[in-house]
Amino acid sequence: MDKAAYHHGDLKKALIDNGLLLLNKEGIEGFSLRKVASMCGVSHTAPYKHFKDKDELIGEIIDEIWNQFYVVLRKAIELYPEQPELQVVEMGKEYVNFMVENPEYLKLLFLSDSTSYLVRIEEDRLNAYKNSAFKVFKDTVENYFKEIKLSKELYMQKTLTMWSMVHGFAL
Amino acid sequence: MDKAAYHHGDLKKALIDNGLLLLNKEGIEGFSLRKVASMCGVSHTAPYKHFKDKDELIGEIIDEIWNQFYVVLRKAIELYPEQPELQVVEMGKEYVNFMVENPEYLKLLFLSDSTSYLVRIEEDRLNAYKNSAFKVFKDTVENYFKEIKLSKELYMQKTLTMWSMVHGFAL
DNA sequence: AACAATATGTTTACACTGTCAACATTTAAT
DNA sequence: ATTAAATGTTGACAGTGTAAACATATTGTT
Repeated sequence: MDKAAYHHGDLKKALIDNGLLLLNKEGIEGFSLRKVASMCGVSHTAPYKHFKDKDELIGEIIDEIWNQFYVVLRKAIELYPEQPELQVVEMGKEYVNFMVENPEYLKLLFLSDSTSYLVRIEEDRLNAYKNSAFKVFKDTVENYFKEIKLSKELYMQKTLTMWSMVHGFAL
Repeated sequence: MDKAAYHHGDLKKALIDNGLLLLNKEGIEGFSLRKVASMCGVSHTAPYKHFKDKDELIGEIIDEIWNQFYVVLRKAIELYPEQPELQVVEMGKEYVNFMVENPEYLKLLFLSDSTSYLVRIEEDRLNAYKNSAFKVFKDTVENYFKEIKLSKELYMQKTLTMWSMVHGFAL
């Protein structure tokens, strides 16, 4: 197979990378397929050989953002191994930080459900990302609760509460 | 003055009303000045006599939504006069309800800061709306805390926490 | 009542957008 | 080497926001 290196090199990847740049620079309001194509030095319809439509490209760009978000959360945890309390604090900080530094991302990530105009990312894939990010959060918080000996049946409830709280603050 | 009843009747109001309808029916992705103008039975540039651009119209539509949101919160409070605890619960329910029933609204209200592409509502006016909605929330929660004899210096902190939490849940 | 100023609405035009169809060319498969 | 598939280009179309020039209705002033 080896999808890379045809005419362009790897246009699909180039479109995602430049799309991310454009999204960062102009926000979604300034985002256009034609601009991204131009940034890649190809004609304005070239993207259609790699993406069904504009939404599909944006969907894959959002995948990329989810990955970066996940990495940030993991990094916070690995910074304080075996110290659940510090992990929780650090993760909250990084979470808010990530959202404050990338306000465009916030909009994309948390408004990208199936009814959103922003994207029609497949539900399964989206949920996988949400879950993996949420899981990092949940595991860490649960771990902390365990350390401070919180009753088990309150784990999930408190975890969800904290997630909502931190997210609310970030917003 | 009496801005009403020129050629059309009151085009400005008609644009806002029909704009709200269109927003509800097609979401912001389907929203266009030309459609709204057509719904009002006027030419596609007529709106420019009442609004500087598309964003300004959307801004005023958002004003309308903020009003409705405010009304919902007040209603919850007036349902249980002198019963702070029930007020808090009811308000939380109505808050989440409002957002769940009007997912389009959620996007519009809480992403409409000055950097958003959705709207460039004047900061002051926007803050006034946010504050009045938040104030209803805050007063009620504080009132509840007072009843349960929570120390005063924790009012603001806990109130903000609850706001974030409820909002996080709604999202 | 007559006229000027202003508010409101229309027509036309332009650049930009997403997307489709037809065509061209490069790479892979046989 | 020939065919099939993958990739890219050109050209077209309808829909968009918005500006300019024009037309008409309403209001204000004398």
